[in-house]
Amino acid sequence: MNDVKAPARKRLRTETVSGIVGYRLRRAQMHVFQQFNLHFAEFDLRPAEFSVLALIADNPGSKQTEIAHALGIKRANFVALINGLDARGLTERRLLADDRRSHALFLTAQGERLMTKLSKAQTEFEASWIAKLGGPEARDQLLSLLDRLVTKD
Amino acid sequence: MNDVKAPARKRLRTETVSGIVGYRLRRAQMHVFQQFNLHFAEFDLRPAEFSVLALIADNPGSKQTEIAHALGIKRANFVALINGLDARGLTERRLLADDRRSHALFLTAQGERLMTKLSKAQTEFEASWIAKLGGPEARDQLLSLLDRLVTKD
DNA sequence: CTAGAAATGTTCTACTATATAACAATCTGC
DNA sequence: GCAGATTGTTATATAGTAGAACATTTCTAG
Repeated sequence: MNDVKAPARKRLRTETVSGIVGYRLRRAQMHVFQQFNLHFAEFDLRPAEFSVLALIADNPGSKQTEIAHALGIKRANFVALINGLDARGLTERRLLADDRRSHALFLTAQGERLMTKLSKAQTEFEASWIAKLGGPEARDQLLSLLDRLVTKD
Repeated sequence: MNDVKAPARKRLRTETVSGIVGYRLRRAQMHVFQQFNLHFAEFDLRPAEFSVLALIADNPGSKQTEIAHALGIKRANFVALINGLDARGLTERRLLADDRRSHALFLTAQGERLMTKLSKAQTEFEASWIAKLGGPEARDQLLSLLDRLVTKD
């Protein structure tokens, strides 16, 4: 009756990899991103695109290099990303008078409207993880531990 | 005297992305993997390759599909991975008498020797993260929280 | 026992993400 | 004014992931 689809595989010993912080981080991150893509399917938006929109919303007028740097993205790779958002009418580049090299980034009116919906969806999405973790304190605890991994020395 | 190399960028507001579990996981995982590549540079080994060797060491004779599945890798993508390890003389595929479709995976003698060194390096590497996290309890706490993210309901 | 279904390893293809190098235009400091 | 740095950009290379399809082999239901 059961195992109609499951290949009924042998259970492997995973004690070595399971004890590795990097491995566990990787698996968790992959899973959360997959769920993100499911949850945000209607918006056709990748995690990186969401983060760009959120960062521009919080910092209108920032330069491409600034946004890319804050997200840990090489500015060369950021170009295609912002081009895509521009082409969808969500963001726009304005030329600065005082520095004609750089582009100031802004959300368009459409981008602002989308961001409103995205924030709502994101709050729901985040709530599902908080529930899984066991409450807001557990979430804060996780973020705090993750922060220690990234902070230098 | 300072800021000889740093571009002295404006500090951006990151409150939105910073509150997102997936974003923080991603950043932490990227950082840990980068450090892994530095720490294991002498072995010319990527994280995925390490995990394959470790899983074969813990489960000699497993089939490709089993290892791939345990690691969350599609079996199609596992082929190039195991080919590389085979070509380096670290692993070998043996044909099974009772199922001529599947290949049983083993470490070679050379693979075993390398694994001994890798285990040592991994223990050091892991110790550095435990130190950053604030001790073994903090590490266990992190792994436990990560586990809750991945476990279904 | 045999025909259809499933599993296994494999190849191919496509897409995303990342990294580095190079370049033109522009700005800054001396 | 000039050397050097910054900005955005293009091009290129490399991983990692995903899906479809295929031949071979095994399993299973009737």
